Formats: sequence, structure tokens, C-alpha cells
Amino acid sequence: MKRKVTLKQIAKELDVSISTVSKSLRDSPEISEDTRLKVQAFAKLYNYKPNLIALSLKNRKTKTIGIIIPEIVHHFFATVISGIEHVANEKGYNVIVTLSDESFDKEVINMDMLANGSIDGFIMSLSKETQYRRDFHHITEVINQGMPVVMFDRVTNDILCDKVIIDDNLAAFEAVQKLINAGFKKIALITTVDYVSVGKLRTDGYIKALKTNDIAIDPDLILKIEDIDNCTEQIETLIKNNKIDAVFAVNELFAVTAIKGAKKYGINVPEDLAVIGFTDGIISKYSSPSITTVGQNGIEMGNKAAQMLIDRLETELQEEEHYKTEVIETHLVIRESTPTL
Amino acid sequence: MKRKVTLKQIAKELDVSISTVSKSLRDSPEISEDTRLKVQAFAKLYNYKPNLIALSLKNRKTKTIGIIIPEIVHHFFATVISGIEHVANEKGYNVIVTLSDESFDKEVINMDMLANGSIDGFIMSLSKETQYRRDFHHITEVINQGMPVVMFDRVTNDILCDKVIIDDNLAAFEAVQKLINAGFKKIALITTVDYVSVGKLRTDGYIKALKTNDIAIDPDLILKIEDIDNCTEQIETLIKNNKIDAVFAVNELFAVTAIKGAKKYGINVPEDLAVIGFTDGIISKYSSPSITTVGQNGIEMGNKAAQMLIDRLETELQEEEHYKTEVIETHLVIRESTPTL
DNA sequence: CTACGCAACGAAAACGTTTTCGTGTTGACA
DNA sequence: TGTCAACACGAAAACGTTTTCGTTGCGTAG
Repeated sequence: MKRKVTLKQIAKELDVSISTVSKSLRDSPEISEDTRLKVQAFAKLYNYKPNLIALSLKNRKTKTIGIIIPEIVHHFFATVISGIEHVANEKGYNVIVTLSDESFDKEVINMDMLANGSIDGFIMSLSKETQYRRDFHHITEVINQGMPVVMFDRVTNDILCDKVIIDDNLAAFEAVQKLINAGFKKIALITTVDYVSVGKLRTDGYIKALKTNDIAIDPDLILKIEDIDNCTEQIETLIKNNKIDAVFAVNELFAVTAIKGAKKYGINVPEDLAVIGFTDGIISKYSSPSITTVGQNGIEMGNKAAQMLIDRLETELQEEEHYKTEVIETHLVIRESTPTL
Repeated sequence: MKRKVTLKQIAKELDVSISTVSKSLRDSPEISEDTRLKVQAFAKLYNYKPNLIALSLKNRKTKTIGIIIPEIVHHFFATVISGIEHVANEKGYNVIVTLSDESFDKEVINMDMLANGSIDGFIMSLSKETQYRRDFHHITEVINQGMPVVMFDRVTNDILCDKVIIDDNLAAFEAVQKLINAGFKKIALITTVDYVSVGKLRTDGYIKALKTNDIAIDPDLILKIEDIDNCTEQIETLIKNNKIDAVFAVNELFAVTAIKGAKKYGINVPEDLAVIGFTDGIISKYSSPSITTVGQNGIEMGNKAAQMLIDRLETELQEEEHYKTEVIETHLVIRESTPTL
């Protein structure tokens, strides 16, 4: 078991100074070809690789990006990470991932942890609890210390920074408009509670579409779900008790649960009930019938977020405060849960 | 924008030495209560937090775990990461995630990258290409440098280290045995190519079950899929051309594809065809019919892997070479794709 | 023969900590 | 009054780099 070799050891072994070794390895013209080659050969032999921690300390940058997301066992977030990781890797950055588990405290702890030197910048999506509390002091603090932050998907206007989002409102509007165009009248909405930013925006899109088409908003057809893990009963009740002909759900889970509920009561999808979901993940693709849904393209969101962060990192000394919000295009993925739209 | 405050700055400001500041903050008895309180108050005011990079350099440990997995957009791997992250976090470790994308080269690059000081140890699952090539020099190298490695799921006997696995062979055997017990005779197998370690083991389990019950192995009923992204046609052909009454699939995707294929040809699941999959992920749960499957419990694998790694890290000076292989229990999750078993 | 320039290298600071080992001051005791 | 312990603090090394700024020694030009 040979421990990693350092400049100092090489220097001692070859009876030169540390500086000479360092310069030789970096091909400095200061060093004669003789010693340069000698040092390089020796370094190669002992598989010398510079210690990245030491470099981080010296350069005051770690070439590492910190990610904070609510959870990873969630296809959308996994795709975003994947997107981030790929461009980060290309640009020589590593990615360190932490999970808030939708908890404010964990979000703060993780953020503080990483802010103390471990990373050069953040990419994050807010936890539910943080959105509920509207307490963002940990984020402003980090930003004030000069560490760039890019927020994606679950963002807030209370923080000034770069952001990557989709137009949740518009996407929802367009999806519901499609249903209306296809002749559906009684369109139910299955959504989250309002403090979840994207849920609220999608709800607004639904309402806007109905209003635009002079369809009365029926509160009985709007189901706001608090506990996502126990949504089955509520959704089944909604479907059973109302003569609805279409459902717009703000996520995959609600959509598939609606389909399963319909099936339970002998309602056929898409013949008797059309269903459109949100997020093009595993469920939508492999459900039977497969689900027509609004595709978010997490990969692209991740790519973009990483791009923006790295850009800001590598052009450090520029005009601050010129924050951008990138809007990623969405598109309706047509599948089996809707009749021809 | 105030940059992070350091010991040196505090020392200067209070006109004491750096050592005094450091000791005060660590409650050293060497320091008088007066100065200690003064320093602590000042540090709190300026929100001093020790720079973790500097600490890493000094202590020669980073409190960070490196993870290398084939891909993250894969429910099983996401759950494992989740499991790792949680126990790591509890023990004060961070987690840095890299993806090999099933590529040998990327696996090597990422490993080399992280091995140069960024992390204290590895948790990894082999890429397909690495398994195919059987080239593990990058891993032995890291281990020889004294950095602990824990492998999970896709492991190899060629490397001596801690491992966390399930008994793929036994789990497959038991699943198929259940089918046999229920009276099924023509049981097809949908599996991967043999160099994928877990695929091979599950295949062996299937064969063993058949042999044990004196059922002839019919090569026509065994489908080995190379390109997982284009499996639909092959699976449909298998189902269409053979009068089979059950399918054992080595992953979720093959299982759900089989179900969809059956449906296409008017074959009802589970009435006409029973299907058992492997991995209890999103697909199995939300497919229609939902899929009976072998649950792997990725969370627990992650927990265990992190446990083992941290144990080894924190009892550094112990007997080396006492490697363990933990076997996580599997269990058959009964759902709708099989008749009562 | 002197002075100057250049080639080749080394010393040391710096990044931010922790910790060991002084060192100076005070008080008590003989 | 002299000695010695205890107390409170500072200097410096160490972790592994990079880089700036010397410092040699030699050859050549004036």
C-alpha cells in the first residue's frame, strides 16, 4: 500500500527543490530540459497527481458545484441532475449532491455546510417547506458572500439570481386549451396546495384557460392535494362523484392515479375520460394507457442551469446583478390517455 | 458583498494571534475567559465558519464520499443514492456523485479525478462496459493507495473489497419456483446479455429452478437482450410466437414491455399470462396491471454501503483485508400481474 | 579585466486551519 | 528576595500546491 506521492517526496528523492519539481511538471521554461525530463519521468513512474484539495485551497476555487434538491427518488430531479452532471463534467467540474427531503432545516444545514469552501456555486430547487415559510435568508446570505446561485423549477421572486424554469402557467393553459378545443366541457383539475410554486402556476393556467373560453369554474372539480402519498381516495371520490369528461393533473402521479381510479369504476380512458398529466417521466411512458403529458425536459434544464452557473463562475469579475431567467420550452407529448386532440 | 471571514482577519481585528482565536473558538482551557468570550462574540457577529477545504488539507480527510454509478435516471440507483446520502449526512459526510454512463473510460476518469484528494472513499456499481472488459485496474489502484471502496449490486469477484449485494440467483430461483408451484409450465425468461453480472445470476436462478423441477430448458423461451432501448420488438416476437403462460423478466422495463406486448395481441395479464419482474420501482407500482416483482430495497443497500464505508474510514488503523459482503434480503412483492400465487 | 545578462534553480509566501512548543508575566512560597 | 509553577498567549510548523522573487554561476561583450 503506497500512499499518494507528493511534490515534496519527489523533490527529496531527486535532490532538487519543490519549486523545481512543480515547474518541471508544468513545463516551465525556467527549467532545463535535463531536469525537466528527469522529473517528469519520475513523476510518471510514481503516478504523481496533484492533490486537488491543496489546489482548491490555493486557488480559492474547488471546481465543484453544489446541488440541493428536495429528493432524488423522483424522475424529474434525477434527469436534472443528469443534465447538470454532464455539462459540469465536460467543463471539469464535479457535482456534490445533497437532499433537503422537502425540509427547510435540512436545506439550510446543507447549504451552510457546502457554503464553507466546499463548492464554487449552487444549483437548487426549493423544498416545499421553504416555499411554505417563505424564508430565504440562507440563500440571500450565500449570495451576499459572493457565491453564485442558480435556481430551477421551484424558484421564488424573493431571490435575485439566475433561474431556469418552464412557463408552468402557459404550459398548463395550452394543455387545458387543447382539451377544450377537443370539445371537453367538464374538465377537472388535480393539483397541489397553493404554496408549491409550480402547482399554483399550473392551477392558474387551468383557470385562465377555462375563463378564456367562458367556462364556469366549478370548485367541485378542483382538487387540491396536500399529502401526495395518500391521494388515491380523494381522486377516486372526485371521479366517482362528478360527471367529468377530462382531467388535467399537475403531475404524473395524480394522472396515473386518476386513470387507475377511473378504471376501478368502469370508466374507460380515453373513451370516457381524457387525462393529461404534467412531467414526462417513467410513469407516463409505461402506464396503460400511456399518458399524454406536458414534457419538461429535465436534462435540458440541468444543462442550462450548469451552463449559467459555470459561465458566472468563469467570468467572475463581470457586471454583477445581471441575472437572467431562462425559460425552457415545454411541449405536449401525445399518448394514449387522450383521444386525438 | 462581504467575503467569508477568516481566523487571520479576526486575529488582526482583535489584535491577538491566530492561535488565540483558534483556541478560543475551540474552547481551549489555555485561553482566559475574557478573551475567549470576546473572540467568540466577534466570530458569531461576523458569522465565522471554518473553511472546510483548509480543514480537509490539514486533516487529510474530506468527510466526503464519492459515488460512481452507471446512471442516475434509473429508479434503483436513485434509491441507493438516497440511502447513501441519508446515513452519510447523519454522520457528517457529504456525497459527491459521478456518472459513468455505462462507459469504462468515464468510470476511470471519474475515479482518478476523485481519488486525488477530493474524497475519503468510494461507493460504486460497475458500468456495463467495465463488466464486459473485466478491466478493474483503476479500482485496485485506488484500493492499493489505501482508499476504501464499497461496491454494490454490480460487483465482481476480481476485486477484494466490501460489497453490498442481493442474492440475485436465489431471488430469481424463488420467483420462478413460485410460478412453477402455481402450475405454470411454459415460463419464458427475458434477460440481459451475460456479461452484466446481475443479469447472468438471475438467468442462472431461472435455469436452476427449471432444472430442479425437471422442466426442460427451452432456448426459444430465453430472450437475451443487448440493447435495452430497443427491446420492444424482440419481446413482442417472443410472446407472439410461443405459447407461453408466464414470463420472468430480470428488470422492470422488460416486464412492462412484456405486458404491453401481450395486451397488443389480446393476451390478458394475469389471466392468460403471468408476469414477474425484478426491481420494485415506479413502473411496477403504477403499471396497469401493476407488476409482481422482486423487491431489492435500494434504500437499504445504500444505507448499508454507507455504513460499511464510514465504519472502515473511522476505524482506520484496524486489520485490513477483513472484507465483508453484505447480502440484503429480497422479497417478492405480489401485485396484479400474477394470479394468486 | 570588469560588468552585465541570462540560464537554472531555490527560498519563501500564500491559501486557512490546528497544534505543539515555547515565552513572558504573575503570584505564592521558602 | 529568589525560585518555581501556573497561566495566558504567540510563533511556527504542517497539510500540498503555485508563483514571485531572489540568487547563483557562467559566458560574452566592451
